[in-house]
Amino acid sequence: MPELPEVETVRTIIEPLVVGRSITKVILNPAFPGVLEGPDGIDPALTIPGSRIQGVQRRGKYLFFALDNALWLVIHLRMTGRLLIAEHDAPPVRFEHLALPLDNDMDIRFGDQRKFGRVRLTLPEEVDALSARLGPEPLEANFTGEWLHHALHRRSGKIKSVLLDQHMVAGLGNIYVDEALFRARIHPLMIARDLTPEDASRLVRAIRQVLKSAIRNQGTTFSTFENPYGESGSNAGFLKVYGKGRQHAPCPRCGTPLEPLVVGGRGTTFCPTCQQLPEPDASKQP
DNA sequence: CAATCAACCTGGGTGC
DNA sequence: TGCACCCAGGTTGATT
Repeated sequence: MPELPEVETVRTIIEPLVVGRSITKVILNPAFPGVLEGPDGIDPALTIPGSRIQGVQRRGKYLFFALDNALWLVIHLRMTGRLLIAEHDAPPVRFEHLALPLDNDMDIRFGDQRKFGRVRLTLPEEVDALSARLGPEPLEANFTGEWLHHALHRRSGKIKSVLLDQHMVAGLGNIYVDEALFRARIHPLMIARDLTPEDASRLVRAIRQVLKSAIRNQGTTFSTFENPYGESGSNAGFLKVYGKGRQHAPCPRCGTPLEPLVVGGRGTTFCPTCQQLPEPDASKQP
């Protein structure tokens, strides 16, 4: 479940190891066909070799490798994808789909136990279109309480579902939405447009704090996340509510047993004391 | 346009 | 101990 902090952890580690290096080969594992995609008429396996990596950027949960042939390698880890660095002669990583040997002694390896992850050679205009479809970066300055309050104005869905929508905000997934709503004391079922400006402002601060601290801890390893060296992140031990609803663990703030809930088909945990739905406003009834 | 939901996958957990 | 079943969730696409 790599979300923004996990993808940023991968980016931070991998960028200095690959920038300036050329990709010499594309090695596909025939057991996992279809992981590598490209634009119509361009075979990525033929086009990638010889290209030099100029930089590695992150947008939401996507990684963008800028190549010197003006194309981009766009990688999404989805649920269980892993991007690892290994020496040329190191054995394949678990569920290895793709190896990209560099012009030193290292390879970039992509593995994914569940075949959801994707590596796509992408035209610049496709990258622009993809980025334009995503909401703002929650750690950048334009993501403010005022902006969020306005953006939620036309949304009649549940706040948790709206925050998971990458068109609204880029990079949040199930873990950090639950954590941020808990921190901001907002019920996951609250209707998005009913959030007050103060709610939106608290929520923005909570999202930022939750993401920043997860990045500091190199991400959350709940089941499969590993950084490019194959190491787990340490943020799982700092989660306040995610995954704790089913066993009714005590709320770390007030001690009330946490409650599990399904919202938009996603497992959800909240504190029934700290995160309450607002009273229905009688003045708005006909 | 927005909301909802099935589909894609498979390791790991649960219950019998 | 074995086995059938169910669950986890990021994104896409169909449907309402």
